[in-house]
Amino acid sequence: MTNDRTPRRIQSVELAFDILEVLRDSGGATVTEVADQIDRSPGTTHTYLATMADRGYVRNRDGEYHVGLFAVPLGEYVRGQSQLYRVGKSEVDELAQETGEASHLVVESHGREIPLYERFGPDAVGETLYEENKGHPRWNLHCSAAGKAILAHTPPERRDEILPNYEFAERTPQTTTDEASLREELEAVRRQGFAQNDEEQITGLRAVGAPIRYEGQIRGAISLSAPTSRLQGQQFASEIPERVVQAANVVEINLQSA
Amino acid sequence: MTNDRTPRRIQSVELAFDILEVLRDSGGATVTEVADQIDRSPGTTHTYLATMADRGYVRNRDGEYHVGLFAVPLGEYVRGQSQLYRVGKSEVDELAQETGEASHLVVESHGREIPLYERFGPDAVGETLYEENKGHPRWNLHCSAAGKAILAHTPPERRDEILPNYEFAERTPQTTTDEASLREELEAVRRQGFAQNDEEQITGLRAVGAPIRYEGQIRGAISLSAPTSRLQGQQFASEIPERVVQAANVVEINLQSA
DNA sequence: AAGATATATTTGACAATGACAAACTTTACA
DNA sequence: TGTAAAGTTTGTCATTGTCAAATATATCTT
Repeated sequence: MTNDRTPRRIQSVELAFDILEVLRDSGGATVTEVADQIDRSPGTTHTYLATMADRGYVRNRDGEYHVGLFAVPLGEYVRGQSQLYRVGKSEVDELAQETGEASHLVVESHGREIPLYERFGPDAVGETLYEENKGHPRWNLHCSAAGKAILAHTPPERRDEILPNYEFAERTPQTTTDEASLREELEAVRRQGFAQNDEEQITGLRAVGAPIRYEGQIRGAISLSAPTSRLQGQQFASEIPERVVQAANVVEINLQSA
Repeated sequence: MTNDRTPRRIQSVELAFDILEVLRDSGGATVTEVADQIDRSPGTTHTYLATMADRGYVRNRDGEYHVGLFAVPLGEYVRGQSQLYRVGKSEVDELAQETGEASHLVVESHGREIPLYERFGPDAVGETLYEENKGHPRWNLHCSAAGKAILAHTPPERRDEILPNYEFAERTPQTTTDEASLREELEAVRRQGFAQNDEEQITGLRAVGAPIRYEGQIRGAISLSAPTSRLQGQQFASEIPERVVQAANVVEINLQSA
């Protein structure tokens, strides 16, 4: 045995998820393309793909393999199990309706940002922008308003585990690209009670996020994003933040009565 | 080697998905409970659970293992990839808004019913009823309006593959529980152009479903469900069916221009 | 609070099984 | 129609998933 990690893991299962993530991140790939990515022979790769295709978690659409439809109800099930989703959904809907913009409910898992629910109001832009990145849980928390709101209220020990592993990819010229300045920003987020995202993820898009806390723990964040042209001055500095914080507070109260 | 099936499959990966489905169907389980279900030792089971937990596809919440949050964006990604979802979503929304009831967009995979999108109108009931079954792709197609609409327009050879494997579980006293009568019903569905579900899945709930076809192939179905008390007489016999068929036709047209 | 019991987790050791290479098949292209 | 490329299957061997048992942790009992 070469790679005897401890605690032990099932390597084939890790490989299976590697493959699913390759299929997701590439938007579909051929056997050889996947084989290249995961560094296995085409024969082996084929056996994995066939196994998951049998189960409906992978699908072969004229020669290209994709993540299969069985992933949809599985994800939907997990979302439905989430208390935060159940009590937070209506606030996101309301925020989107009221402002006409896009609102998100976000949680953190394994140091990544998981969008639990999103609603696009009548004037919302960027639906397609989100679409293309959707399902990409490799998203870091440092370049979104909701992510920063979560990170700011994450216990220091855990934050120290998460941040050093970050890539700090420069998604736009405004993205914070070093740990030190992010930590300063997070300090400001804690003082203010909300986080801002000023075109740090997508140029032309600003956002405001507020933390959702319950029993002393950070549980997620709610955010509102809009084009920079519609989110300026006092709007961006205080009016919308106040509204988003209020929405987050309602969710916190809902959590208590649930 | 004992079980040398051909074509070959990765048994550990099959087991991993067995475990995920046990976690889903049980709504969370302990190591020993899972071990019992999958017929492995607790030690082995634990290694699988730990492997998937590392990856975020399984989660340990105070001693009970659950499907993990990474399933959410994965499912969301697959849904977003679906052409049918992208062009069908707005019709489902409209139908739900207009009638006040619940509307669904459904596809078939591996002989199971996959709910791609659902929208509950202001008067809709049964949200929780659906909730508890959500994410359960073991659903058969024989006891829902959308499922019957799909099955009716599935090529005969494929239908002959699917139906013999059915359990025909009697979910309510009205469920069709034998293949012969289902085949007759499907014949009627083809004549009428739409399918009905008269309390066959949930007592007190009726539904109407219409097939979505494109390039001679069945692609899915759209359905509307409402309490029996609000779906009676001409409403159930023709008015709502006409409306649902019209919605399905719009989706068919959208598919062409997409 | 301590002992007892059940459950979860880790580890040594071996047989099962996943991996490769190569054969074979199918598909794409010239 | 021939050739190349990609997909799929299979024989074989070394890797690794599996069990049993040991250890650790949690839960229950008196």
